[in-house]
Amino acid sequence: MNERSFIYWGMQKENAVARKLDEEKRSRILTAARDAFGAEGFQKTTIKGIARATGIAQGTLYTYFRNKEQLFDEVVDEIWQTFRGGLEKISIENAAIAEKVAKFIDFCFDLLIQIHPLLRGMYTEANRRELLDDKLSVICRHIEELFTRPDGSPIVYGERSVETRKFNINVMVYGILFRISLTKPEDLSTVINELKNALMQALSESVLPGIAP
Amino acid sequence: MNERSFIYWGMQKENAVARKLDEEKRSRILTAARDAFGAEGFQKTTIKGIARATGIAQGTLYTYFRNKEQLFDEVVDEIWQTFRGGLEKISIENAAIAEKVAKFIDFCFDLLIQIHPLLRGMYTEANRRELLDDKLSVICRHIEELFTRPDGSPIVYGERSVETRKFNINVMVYGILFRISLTKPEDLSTVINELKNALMQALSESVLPGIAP
Amino acid sequence: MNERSFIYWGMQKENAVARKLDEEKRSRILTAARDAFGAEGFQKTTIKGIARATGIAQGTLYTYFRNKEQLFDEVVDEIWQTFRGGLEKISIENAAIAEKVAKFIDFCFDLLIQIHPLLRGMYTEANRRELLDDKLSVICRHIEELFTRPDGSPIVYGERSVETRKFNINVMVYGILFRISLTKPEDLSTVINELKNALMQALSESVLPGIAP
Amino acid sequence: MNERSFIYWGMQKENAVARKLDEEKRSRILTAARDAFGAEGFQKTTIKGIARATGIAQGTLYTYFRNKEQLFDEVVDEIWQTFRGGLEKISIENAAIAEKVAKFIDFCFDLLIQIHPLLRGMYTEANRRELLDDKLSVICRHIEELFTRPDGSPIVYGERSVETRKFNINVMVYGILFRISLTKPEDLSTVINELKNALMQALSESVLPGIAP
DNA sequence: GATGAATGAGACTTCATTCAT
DNA sequence: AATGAATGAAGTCTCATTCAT
Repeated sequence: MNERSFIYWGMQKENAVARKLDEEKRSRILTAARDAFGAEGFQKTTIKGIARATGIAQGTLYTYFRNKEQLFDEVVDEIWQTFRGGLEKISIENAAIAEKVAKFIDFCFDLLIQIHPLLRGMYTEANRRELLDDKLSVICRHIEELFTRPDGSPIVYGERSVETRKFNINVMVYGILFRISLTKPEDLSTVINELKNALMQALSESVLPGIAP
Repeated sequence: MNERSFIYWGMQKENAVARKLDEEKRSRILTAARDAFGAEGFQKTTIKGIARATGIAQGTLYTYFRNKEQLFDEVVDEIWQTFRGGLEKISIENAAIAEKVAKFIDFCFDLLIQIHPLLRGMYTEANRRELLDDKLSVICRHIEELFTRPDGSPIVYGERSVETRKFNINVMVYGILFRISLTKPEDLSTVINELKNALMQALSESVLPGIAP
Repeated sequence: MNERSFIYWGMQKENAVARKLDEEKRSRILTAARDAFGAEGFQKTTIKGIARATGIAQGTLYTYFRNKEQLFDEVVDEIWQTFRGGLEKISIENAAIAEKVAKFIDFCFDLLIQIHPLLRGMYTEANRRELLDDKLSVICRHIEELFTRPDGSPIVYGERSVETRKFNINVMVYGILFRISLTKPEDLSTVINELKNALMQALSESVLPGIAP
Repeated sequence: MNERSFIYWGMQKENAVARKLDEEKRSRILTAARDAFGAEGFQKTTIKGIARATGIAQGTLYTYFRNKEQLFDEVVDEIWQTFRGGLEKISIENAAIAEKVAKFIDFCFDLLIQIHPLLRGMYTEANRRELLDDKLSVICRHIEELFTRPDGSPIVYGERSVETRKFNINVMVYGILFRISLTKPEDLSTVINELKNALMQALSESVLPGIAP
């Protein structure tokens, strides 16, 4: 008795025999959607195109997602969950600030490679733009926390004002993302590496001397 | 005399100013297009909408622009010319670096208020994205020049490496633009002011002490 | 023993009552279909909706009915059989004309409450419209018979011509049905009562003085 | 100078030169729509079908009508206006009741020949059903007025109660319409004639002896 | 040159029916 | 026999572009 038959057996109580909603298919749709939305934006992306890329019928898409909008939102949400999860894990670690920041940067840039096309997709529609802005604010706040002691004092030395510190973080996050989202696919890994190195270097030259490798 | 000839005759009276009328109409279209593309992005903007906003017939639009894409490109180009013009003027001025930077920032933020919606429009389409990236690179290079002496040495003190300096400028430009392009119209002037102040403060706290008012 | 054989084995226990279960399921589908077709008409009614209302899977529906059209026809037929049965019973009763007519009216209006929504469903489709017309003709003929002696002479006094009598019955039947089929669900019982009372009164004022309560 | 050129000339003030919305085309669409809605009901009727029947492109239909619903409503409205107009004219005539009723009947049956298919169309959708019911109520009230003196007393003798009189009119109107709406096109003129004669006869046998020819 | 009605391709979505399980 | 996911044809509507006037 293999795993599949076990699944069917486990379901028999409620559902005698039938084909089940295929989690793998759902996932395939999400991936295709992520690519498509990223490549063309929300408007230009067609359901037909996603369906073709996934290898399923157009109609089937609507078994898994209510409509194009929901599909988009799910794509965004999936990524966001991933991000939040990783962030959480790093945050609660008990390590030196330099190490945590380094890990955080690693994690973010790795994720960026996966999601980068979607940034564009989120950008296209007014209502989704707000969504994106919200998420980015959350990220910025997380980073601020990373650099702040429980008592509110900044962890890293540096005589800059709170406003300037916030501004720097903000501009950094938005700037890197924008830069990446504008990058052509073929240049992506180069640009991401350059940015990452430059960021590390910049940090080590100013607030976090210990971070450079 | 049939009705056609009557019409033609009626136009001959205005022939003298025809060229001028045309330019004015072209300009009106460009303005309406800039607003529309900015407000809704390239896809969602309709030719019909632009025509209505301009008070010109749909068909007439095609007398002045080959198609929707070209109209968009012209809109971008017009803004770019304005920007380049202003930049040039500031560059060749013979003034202290702090003053020039302050002027430059003023000029840019003023322009941003006008063009900000268009950033989104440029972002939407893959081919226009590259356009945007190109322009932004040019801007960054200009700023770098602003901070560099003819002999290549940096004007402002600061022990940071060249790479870090470039990176900082890059991130600053992209970050501010992205931040603004994500801002809702009703928050725009507030956000722009905040960003501008924060930028001045940050500069005065690091490389350009004299810039703060 | 694979999963299929398990299932088959599981069903053998119920084999004895299988036929009965089937009939009951069929009947449940018919009821749900009657409601649905009535509420929304043939086109707007969906197989999925009927299935959901019945608690039976969509696919199963096709075990009992060839397709949507046949399902509709069966619904109509079921009602028609009920109607014919009741009519028959009243016809062969040996009672005064006034009493029989009163009973007939009671029976019809009671039935109308159940089936009224379906009238619309029958109306929607060209091919079913003829069906409806046929049935209504039959009803009219039955009523004519109710008022006619075996020798062909009219039971109730009244000097009207045969044509006028037929016309009156026709118009009465079609008129009442149309009126009811146009009534909103929430007004239904009120309207049905009003119509019934008015009909009784009208009859008692003209051809059947004895019928009024 | 023919009529067309006059029209163009008359328009020149506002609209230089251009194709105008074609009233004749609009009318053709309405006619095709009336037939289609009547033949198949609202749901089954397709925009594509109407377009094809009219010989124009599908998209053009949307230049003249906002959507399918509005097209339907306009069809109904056009007929209703015709009806109201004719009714009004007969109402204000100063003639004997028998003559007016005869005229009214002539007018209605003539109109029915034109509109009969639409009755079905109105019937299909819940929201349009109410529309239909409303209009029919109005018609009934008009007929009641036709048979009533300004002081409220009934014009025609007949000892029936007010309720019965109202009921009779109601049933008559609804009944005749329903009967006709169920009639196949090929039988239409026969059935309409039969109904008209039967109605005249019935009236002459009861309340309006003078009406029969 | 100007106009805007006409066009038709194509987008999203629904749904009766099929069929693997 | 039962299930419900899968299918794809078809429906409504939008919109960039054309072209008769």
